[in-house]
Amino acid sequence: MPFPPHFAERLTSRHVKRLSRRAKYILADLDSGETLVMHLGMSGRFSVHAMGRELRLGNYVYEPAKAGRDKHDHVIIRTDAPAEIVFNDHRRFGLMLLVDTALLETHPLFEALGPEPLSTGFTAKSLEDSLRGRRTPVKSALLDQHTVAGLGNIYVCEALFYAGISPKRVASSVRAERARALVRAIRSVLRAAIKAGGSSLRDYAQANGALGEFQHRFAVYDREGKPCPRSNCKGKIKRIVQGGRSTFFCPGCQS
DNA sequence: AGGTCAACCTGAGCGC
DNA sequence: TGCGCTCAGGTTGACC
Repeated sequence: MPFPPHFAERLTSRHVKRLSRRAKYILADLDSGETLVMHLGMSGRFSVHAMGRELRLGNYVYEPAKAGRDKHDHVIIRTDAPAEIVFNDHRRFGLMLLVDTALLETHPLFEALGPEPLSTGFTAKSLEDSLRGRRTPVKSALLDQHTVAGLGNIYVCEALFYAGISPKRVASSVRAERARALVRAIRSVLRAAIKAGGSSLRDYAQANGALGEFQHRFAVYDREGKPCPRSNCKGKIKRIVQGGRSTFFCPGCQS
């Protein structure tokens, strides 16, 4: 991961005015007029460690870091909490950028992003509009951040299952009732996953080290050969590859 | 123009 | 024990 020029200097003594998120990017609005843009990629994680004894912030307790550094600790930010925020990313697909806050909306990473799935801007109509004329499979279209922002491979597979839509279906054929079902399914899968603290497969953990729980509730993801969770369906979960990514679905009840 | 695929990295897990 | 292969929560850019 290449870092911005003079990265440390541009962060030193800066205050974070606001922490937010757009699509899969974490945004720290700094008092310097720049925004620190962060992406975890596949394997990135942030962890917060107390500098002295344990640190309590709200409902969270942060333990001091263990002695020694992991070789994939790429960025260590010392705050006056006092705490260390460590960015660890063994595959180095993650990203950190500093962008002029006034130009953030028009930055190439953000200007063409689709709507936030939990916002009022994401509707059956907007989804139908953005899928119109697209000949790619609906699975690939949903992974495309320009269709809807923030969905990854797990949640696309899960949402298509709950909507009863085959991942192989041509995107443009998702209209009317199917588009409504898909919007509902995307929203409910994301809400459930957030409530469960996310999905911990290999790398993902929350900043205090806690693991997510949603991986125990996957209906189809990573369940190849297992029975379909729908009680009235006798199908078995199948794995196929689309656009180079694994897709899991039930051929019996997704069409 | 739009779709597909390799590339970017490291590590874990598997079969032999 | 070790080698070689496949796979992994993502995104971009080159190529048809």
